[in-house]
Amino acid sequence: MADTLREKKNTKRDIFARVIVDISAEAVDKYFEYRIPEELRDEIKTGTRIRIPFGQGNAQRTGYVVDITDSPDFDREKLKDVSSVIKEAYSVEAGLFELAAFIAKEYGSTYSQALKTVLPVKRRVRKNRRREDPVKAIEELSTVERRGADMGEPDSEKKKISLKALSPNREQEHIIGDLIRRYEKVRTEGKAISEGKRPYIEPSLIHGVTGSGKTLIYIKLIEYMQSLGKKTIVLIPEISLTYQTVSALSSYFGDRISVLHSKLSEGERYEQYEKALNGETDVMIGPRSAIFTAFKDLGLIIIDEEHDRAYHSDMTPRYDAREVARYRAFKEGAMLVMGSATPSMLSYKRALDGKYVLYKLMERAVRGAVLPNVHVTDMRAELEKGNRTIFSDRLHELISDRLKRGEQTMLFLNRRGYAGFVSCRSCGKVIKCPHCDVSLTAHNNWYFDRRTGRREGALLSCHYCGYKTYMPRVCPECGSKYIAAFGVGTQKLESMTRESFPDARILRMDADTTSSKGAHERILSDFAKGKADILIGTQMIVKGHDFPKVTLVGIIAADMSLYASEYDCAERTFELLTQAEGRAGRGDIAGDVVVQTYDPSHYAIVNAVKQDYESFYSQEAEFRRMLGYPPFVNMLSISMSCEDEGLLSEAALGLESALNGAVKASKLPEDTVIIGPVNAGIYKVNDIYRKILYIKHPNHDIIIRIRDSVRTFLRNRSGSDRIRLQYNWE
DNA sequence: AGCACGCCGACT
DNA sequence: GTCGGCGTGCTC
Repeated sequence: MADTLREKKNTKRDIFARVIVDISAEAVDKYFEYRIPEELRDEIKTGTRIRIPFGQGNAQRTGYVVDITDSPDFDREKLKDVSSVIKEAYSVEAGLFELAAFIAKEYGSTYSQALKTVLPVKRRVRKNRRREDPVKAIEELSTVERRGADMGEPDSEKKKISLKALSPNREQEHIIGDLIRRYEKVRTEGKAISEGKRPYIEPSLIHGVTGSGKTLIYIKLIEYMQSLGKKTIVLIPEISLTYQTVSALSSYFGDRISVLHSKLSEGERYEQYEKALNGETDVMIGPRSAIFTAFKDLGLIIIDEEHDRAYHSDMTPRYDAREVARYRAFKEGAMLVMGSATPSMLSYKRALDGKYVLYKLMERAVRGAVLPNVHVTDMRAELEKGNRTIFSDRLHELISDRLKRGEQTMLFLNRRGYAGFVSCRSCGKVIKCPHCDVSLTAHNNWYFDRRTGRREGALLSCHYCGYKTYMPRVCPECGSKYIAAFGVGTQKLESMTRESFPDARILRMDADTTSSKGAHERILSDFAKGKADILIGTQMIVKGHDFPKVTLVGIIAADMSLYASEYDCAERTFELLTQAEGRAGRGDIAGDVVVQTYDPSHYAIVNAVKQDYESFYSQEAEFRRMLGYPPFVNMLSISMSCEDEGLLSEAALGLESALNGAVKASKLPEDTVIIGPVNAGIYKVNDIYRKILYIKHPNHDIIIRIRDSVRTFLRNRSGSDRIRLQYNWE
């Protein structure tokens, strides 16, 4: 009797953990309950990582404790015991679990996948490894710029002092003041309101031209947060490409700032997270994953270069760090400040709709900075007057001028390789990759042909799967020998530039010349040191580097990206051109920019040349509204991929008719629009085919509901398990 | 993701 | 008769 009583008492006092098992399968994407044994009670909290017996064989699995309860939903008798606690892992803030839940729901992943993206990978730093100061590492990364400093830039010590001494101008002062006022207001209101009701401060968007001094605003806001004992997360697109921002902030905040960058090992990365958790730093700066920093008292999130596509994750769950930031700022009552010279269509629309507070920063704050002169050259007209080279007369003339004056030039072309494609003049055949749905690119790599004993010129390569083959001597289709490479890539541009300017020293930077470790930094540093007169490159040269001696930027084919099939290609082109233009004229010498185009009247080009963001926005907005594209509709793409083309096609059509059938039968709202399936822009990559289906609906949550039912529609179809699904908000 | 159960075909 | 194929369903 006494025994039963004690047993009863014990059962009553038992506590239980709700656990997400670390398996990424939908079937187990829910919590499982386990009894927490007496001896583990003190160690297990929400966020603890534990080992649990799972399944028939009681295989030991890792799990995440998402909740602790004394009244389990499941039959108490059937509950197993937690085996052990994973000691090295720290317990995560509950806030991060909320973020994981948000990500799972918003981006259609399993809870376990979302947890994996949110939680830092735990790994001890190897003890014998020399512990590197992260700020120092960044400074090493930025030696490129530092070496550029030989040419008149202040050195780091002077820079520090000059930053300290820097005081905001009127525009900056106004924005800082207004942001702080709004934050204070919300805070005092929040204190007055009863608990549970969270104060809300609208996100802010600073539209500031390049060089208008957004960084100083960031610094002042971070300082303000420090004075309240609150923490800041600064998101930047890609650490190696924005070390201006990083080094400015690191030299200002010293050891109160943590930097996450690509050179850190997982252990070092973890160390930064730990420092944040323990309150040893006030600021965390890093790429999109830095949004998951476990600060306990977050006051501010800054997103620099807000328009940058790197904020979109390319792995499942395909989260958008800006949206995660918005959610986190909302949940934690933090201030969210985004800045860009070319805000994304989405953010600018939200600003115009009053969801974000818009600030404009139009003066150039950097002393001596002069706007570049932008020249547009119509390449059709050049051809008509008999100029068959790749350089317009104006660009040619300006390059010669810079060479004479010993100033530097950057030439930008958005296509690597030697030539765009290889085709037969006789039958028109274009040589394609056997594994991908793209034409092969000619590369001017010399190789020795054993069979003929000759040195040959070109290798053809696929930029998607890496497939390589020799340039055929005759057309594989018709046997004609009139087979040749067409179009211009950076390699060909380089050789053409050498021909036109035989005395110029030329560097080329693209995926081909930067594949080896450190090559990226080496090229930039050589250019900064003045070892070359002309830098030729793809996208990677336009982002964020300041070379004071560059006074000419040539955009060889401005409209190339306009021919892309994505609905947002005009936006991409506008961004790219605006950024490329920003590379000239940041020193005290007035720069020139030459934009070469076949379509000089296209609004993306016209407005990029005028540096007129508003005008571009309104024209692009009109186009998107008319055709029903984001941000004017909610659109989710469902990408389906499979090696078996027939199976994929069948499944895609099946899903489409199931969804449309459901709309007709009123199981889905009648204003749901299903588009497709269409072949993906590149239909086949690495022998895997990809088709896309689009769902449009005015209501975001309805799209999520539809997305969650996709698997139901796809089930009972033989082979449907071989179809990979991926969801993406457009 | 694993693992067991289970219901039809080929074989020592 | 039995071994084994992998479709279906469950795991606290």
